[in-house]
Amino acid sequence: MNTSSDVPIDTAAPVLKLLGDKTRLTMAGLLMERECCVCEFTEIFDMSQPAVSQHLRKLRDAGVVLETRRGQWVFYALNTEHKMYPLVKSIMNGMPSQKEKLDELEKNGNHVVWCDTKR
Amino acid sequence: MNTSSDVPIDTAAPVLKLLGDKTRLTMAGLLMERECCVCEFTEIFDMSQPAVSQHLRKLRDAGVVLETRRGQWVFYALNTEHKMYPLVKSIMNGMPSQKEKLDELEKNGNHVVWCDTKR
DNA sequence: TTGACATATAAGCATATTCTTATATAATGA
DNA sequence: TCATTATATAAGAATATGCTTATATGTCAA
Repeated sequence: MNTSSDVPIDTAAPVLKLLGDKTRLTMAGLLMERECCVCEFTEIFDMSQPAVSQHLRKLRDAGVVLETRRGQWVFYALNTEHKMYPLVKSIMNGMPSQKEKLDELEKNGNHVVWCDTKR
Repeated sequence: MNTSSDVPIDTAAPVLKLLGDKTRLTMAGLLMERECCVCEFTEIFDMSQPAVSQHLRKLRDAGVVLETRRGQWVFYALNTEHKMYPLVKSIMNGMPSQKEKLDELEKNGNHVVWCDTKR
């Protein structure tokens, strides 16, 4: 049976492929907790900064995440308006929480909080 | 929060990658309806028989599907006992039904039914 | 304006993926 | 046993992927 919330195979497959990479799947898990700064990703993942950037770009190009610049930092968040968000969410709901990784960062004082002092 | 049904990122990512291919995602959709004979897949997909066989092998190697030989035919079914089955099911539940493709085959008399006349 | 920091892009390389064609294996039935 | 049908495996080619290093761009603050 089809329902109005169904999404074509052709649309879903590329999203699944994106999440089929361990790094990007973990990124999605982190973004389920809260939006994250690129610098947090580069802390967490054992790879070069460009590699992190390229993974984020793929997620962004697919519309799965949204990018926001705040000062010299760029934050990424899950795009909850995206047509594939329900799929992403249902997948991530079965995954272990990545909160500990973020707690670890914050414990080490690496949590970027941006305050617009010019406002 | 983690729950006992959570599955590690390392385990889930390869399954998502498998389903991230349009052909294999459609195969999974077909198998959500019923078990299928290899010959049905070769009818449905516009690719060579070896290509179909190779996709099925990947799904089988990952444990996502089970293979059963019946006479000269080989049938594949979703492995409902596999630890990743809940994930697979939750993904497929959001996908459009592939039942029409199977109905089409059966209408054309291409549905293989195996009866063990030697029994 | 300049230096430092954060991030993105470019280019190149190694490996993975997904086809194809050719061939091997397995089961059936004359 | 032999031909036929169903499926799997092997080998090779084209393309995709994911990393690296080098460099460019954007922002801030002195």
